[in-house]
Amino acid sequence: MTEEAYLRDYDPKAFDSPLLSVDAVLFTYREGQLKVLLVERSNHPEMGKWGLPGGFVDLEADGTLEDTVIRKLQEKTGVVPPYVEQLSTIGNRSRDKRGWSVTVCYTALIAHQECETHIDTVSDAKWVNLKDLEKLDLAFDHKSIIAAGRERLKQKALYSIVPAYTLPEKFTLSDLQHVHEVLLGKPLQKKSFRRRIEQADLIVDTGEKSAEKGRPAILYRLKPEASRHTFIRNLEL
Amino acid sequence: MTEEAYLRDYDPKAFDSPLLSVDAVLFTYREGQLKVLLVERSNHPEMGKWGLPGGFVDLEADGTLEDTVIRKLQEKTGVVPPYVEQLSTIGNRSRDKRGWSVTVCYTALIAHQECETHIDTVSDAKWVNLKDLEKLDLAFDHKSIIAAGRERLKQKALYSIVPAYTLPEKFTLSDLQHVHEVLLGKPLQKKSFRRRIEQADLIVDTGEKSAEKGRPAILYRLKPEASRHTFIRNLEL
DNA sequence: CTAATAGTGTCTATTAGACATTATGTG
DNA sequence: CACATAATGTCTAATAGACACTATTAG
Repeated sequence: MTEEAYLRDYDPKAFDSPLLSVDAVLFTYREGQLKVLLVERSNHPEMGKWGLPGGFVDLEADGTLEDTVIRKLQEKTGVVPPYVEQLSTIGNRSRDKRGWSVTVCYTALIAHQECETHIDTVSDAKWVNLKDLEKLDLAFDHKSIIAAGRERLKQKALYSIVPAYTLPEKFTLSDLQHVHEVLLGKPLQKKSFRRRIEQADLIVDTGEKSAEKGRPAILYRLKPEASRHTFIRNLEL
Repeated sequence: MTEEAYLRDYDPKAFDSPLLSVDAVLFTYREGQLKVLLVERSNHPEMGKWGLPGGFVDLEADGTLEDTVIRKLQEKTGVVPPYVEQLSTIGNRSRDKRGWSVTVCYTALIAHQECETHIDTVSDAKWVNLKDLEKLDLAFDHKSIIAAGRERLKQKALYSIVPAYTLPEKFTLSDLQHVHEVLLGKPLQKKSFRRRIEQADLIVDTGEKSAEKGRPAILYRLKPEASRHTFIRNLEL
């Protein structure tokens, strides 16, 4: 048989295959707390429970898996997050009552203010502090996916500046240090933290200053290539 | 409708979904060269081309995605590799002529000698030097998946001892350093390399020695937890 | 002035890189 | 002995951590 004949007669439903979905762990930072976006499930299974934003690939609308996750996040937040990264893919027989199921999971980061207004208008999406997650009963294995996303972000805090994407476009070094400290669960030396970022040349002075209590702080902006930089030496745990 | 009723009537083929497969980039090291396992495709599409070992989830036989990839690797090599790690999941409309397709990719490492005999008996699987890959025309996007796996392994060489799994169970520090040097494409300082491994306490002296030309070298074995260790400081690029 | 927070100066202990030296095998 | 490779000793420049200090705003 030629390949042409094979493709002409190919039936994608001839073989049983796992259910395939996409899920996103969207983090943000506000007032000293890391938060994750949860949505209320409006359909079976696990209807009424809260879980991660996500869904199925739309074979017409989506060109890639990343298109799918971005489309889903935009539906819930109104905006496209500035940082999206694949986390891991989980597939097994037991995670979904419908049967063998695979989910391609992503971690995404966004500034709280970016999607504040949109989320405030809907009742089926909300930010939940990571600290408050333990009490909740989430759909499927979403709690462990969030834990994996949080662990990945913690690792990123050790060797990159990626956690900065949880902050507004213009941010202070103090805020950035606080995000890292929350992720790592320990205080960092101000001088060391600033030295490594300055040496890596990852941010630019916007010329503006924050207007808080005490001495105003310089507002910086990430350089476009900042997310790809990895420090030679990690912060210590 | 209750969840029970929903699940009873659930039809997994009601909606169009992408084709889902699993692929593995299996690396080994022999005589100064990194090699990757390729298999010849015996079915359409891309029949006759060489590509990565992989295939479809068997909903009956496989409990998890990792079961699938290990089953496929065992079919081709006769053994289960000591190191298997998820690489990334690639899904888009164009990578497979059959339509929207998703592949969950893994990186795996094994000692060349472990599967030498089995591979020598089959004609549809072979080791290919990474250096010789450029000339070949592989199936689907497998060449770029191999490049991603190689890049991941290079990163691991910078901050972990994971490349040791390309070596036999008992190996010398010189051999390990050579693997790292090939991955990084630059020579390393012997003293520095040994110091960091000794300090991290990742290997044990087997008491045996290698029998090559020159002074015999101590044969070491990896500690079980060695794959999880990350050095605080990376090797420099 | 004080309080509060931002930002800098500087000492020191640690350590990776460099490379010289010693050790242990074979013929 | 020479030769080859393994393994170690040791100097030095670089630097992260620690923390004291100075700077800049508000009131």
